Amino acid sequence: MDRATTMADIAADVGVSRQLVSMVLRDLPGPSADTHERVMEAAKRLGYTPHFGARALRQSTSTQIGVVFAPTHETEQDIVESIYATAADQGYGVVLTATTSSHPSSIAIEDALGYRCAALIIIGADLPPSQLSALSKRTPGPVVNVGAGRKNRSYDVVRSAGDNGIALCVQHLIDVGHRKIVYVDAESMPWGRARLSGYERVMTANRLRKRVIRVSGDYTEESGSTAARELLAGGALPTAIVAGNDQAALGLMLTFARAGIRIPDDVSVTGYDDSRFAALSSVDLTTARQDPVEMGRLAVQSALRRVLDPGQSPIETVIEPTLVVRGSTSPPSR
Amino acid sequence: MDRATTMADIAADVGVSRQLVSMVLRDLPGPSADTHERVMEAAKRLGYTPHFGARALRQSTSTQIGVVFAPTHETEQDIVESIYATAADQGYGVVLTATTSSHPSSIAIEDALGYRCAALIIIGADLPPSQLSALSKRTPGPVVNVGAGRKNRSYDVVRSAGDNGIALCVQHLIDVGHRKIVYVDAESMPWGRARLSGYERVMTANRLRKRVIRVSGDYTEESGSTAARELLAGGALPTAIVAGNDQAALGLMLTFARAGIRIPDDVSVTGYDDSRFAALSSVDLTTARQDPVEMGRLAVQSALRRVLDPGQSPIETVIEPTLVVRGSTSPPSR
DNA sequence: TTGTACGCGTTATCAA
DNA sequence: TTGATAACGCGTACAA
Repeated sequence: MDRATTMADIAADVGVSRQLVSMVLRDLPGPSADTHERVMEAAKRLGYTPHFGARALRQSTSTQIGVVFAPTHETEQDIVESIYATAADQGYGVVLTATTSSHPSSIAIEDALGYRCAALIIIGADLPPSQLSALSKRTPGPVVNVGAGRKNRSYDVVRSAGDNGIALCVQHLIDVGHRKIVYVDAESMPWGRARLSGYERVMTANRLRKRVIRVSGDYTEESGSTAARELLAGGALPTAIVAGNDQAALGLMLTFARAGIRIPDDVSVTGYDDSRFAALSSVDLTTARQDPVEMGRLAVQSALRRVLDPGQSPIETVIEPTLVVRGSTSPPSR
Repeated sequence: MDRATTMADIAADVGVSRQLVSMVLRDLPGPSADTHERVMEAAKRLGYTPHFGARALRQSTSTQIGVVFAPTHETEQDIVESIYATAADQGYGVVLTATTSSHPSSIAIEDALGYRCAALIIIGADLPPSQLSALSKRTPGPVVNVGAGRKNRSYDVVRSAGDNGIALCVQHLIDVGHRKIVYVDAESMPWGRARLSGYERVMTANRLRKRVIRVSGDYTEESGSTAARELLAGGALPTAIVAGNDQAALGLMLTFARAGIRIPDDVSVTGYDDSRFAALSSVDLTTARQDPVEMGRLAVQSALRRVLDPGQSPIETVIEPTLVVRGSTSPPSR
């Protein structure tokens, strides 16, 4: 609650110069072993914490990676977790800024910029490409867009092939015998169009009738529940439902369960993400696996590639999702 | 991707001095209306973002509030959301640091300290009081512990009365006729003991036999599933189960559903938190409501109280949870 | 092996 | 109403 300890405090305590303390703390060659030890001891005893701001100011670049994410999206939590681990491996820290209902991504990004991070990773950005491009001109380091977007000259993109992932789900349902397959579309999500197109592609190729339920909002559990209620009110149910992500699929499943509709006996359901609870023995959701650990790792890797060599052009990294078949899908009973 | 815009850039563009630009941007009296407008226009055009680090350096205090939280805990997301809203109202920003499996809270806190925030809010801190006290001496501003802890001289505490919340759930179950009530204890959570004591208190007062299932780990859905499996393997089921939070309750419910056990017909279940999905029509969980919006608001309020008047002593704010009866509880059928 | 001097972007205190 | 100057904590030349 008083003033934080500075290097000068340590120097005064030990009886050496301030910059010598700096060298010791950064483990540079020079200081004697004895000095080293005394400085480290004093730093610990006095509770020294480096001042990120001062460091960034002096170096005109920090060893922090800024991350903008939406905590309510399950998958983004997992990606963030992986970003932490990967960044730490490379000697980088992470500073988080959240997108919430009262704090839109445009402001969250503005906040992140204030820390002058070495790089900026934006997960699930709902900004148009033009704004992201503009952004990448204002930040001192590279910008990485995780989740959606396409190859471009301003920022890196790391995403899974959403169309292929949904296509895997739809094809799996067709393979086990389904014909009436509904897609629950997340129109406001940046990855929405790609995933929808995967559904359309496979349905068209199989000459099946498409039926899409559009849900607005942030596409978490409640969106799935909304879609389920719409289906329940709409007469005959399809035999299978493809959701755009696991959270919506969970909302669907729970609402159906409540209405006495059994899964997969009465209707099969698939998701996208393979999030933590999809694997829970009790949810057991068939889904397209989009490895969040890998996405986090690739995001950091893309960022640091351009931090270390600013001349490099931005790249697009697409990971292919894989189908994870679990108990929420089975051949149709009707 | 080049250098970020500074006040000096704006000053050069407009043709005035840096410090005048500073005054305009902070809306201080002095600059003429004409200057004001030209500076603001240039700032916008050049994409100026204030450098938090430089600001904190100069002022020895920032207008940011540091928040340490665990993204995997549903409730903490909601508290963070409320912190954002409340902080913004008071003119403060938020900088987030996450606790993850690879990034323990001790390091997360260390990270947060590096930003020299005006205050530090720690949600669900798993640190002993002694360490939190030590921490509050190292940070320039107040420390607020949200979720657990007791009144002390070093840091503020904001929590709900966990014992009373669980007591409400247990009493409700007894009121509708249950006698065999099991508690699923989160022994490693900081709020664990308080909630457990609420169960013990009411069971003892009603001369009922206590049965506690202990679950370690971070007490999310999988903990509930684990407890459910233990119960299923252990012979006769109780007629009601009280979980320490909603996520564990959900895990329980899902695993039971999978095993063909109906809720509430075969067994009643209660949670704690009233998190987003508890209210989902399909989950419909009876739970103790711990208003996360209120907790976030109180956390920011406690913090700013001492930021604005450092002489104030830390306080403890306890909010009483309320019982929310939904469809997961009913009189026992056995 | 250690100390001196400067600058990063910003705010604050003066004087003009 | 505006402009010069110092200082915040730190890193990095360079000199001793």
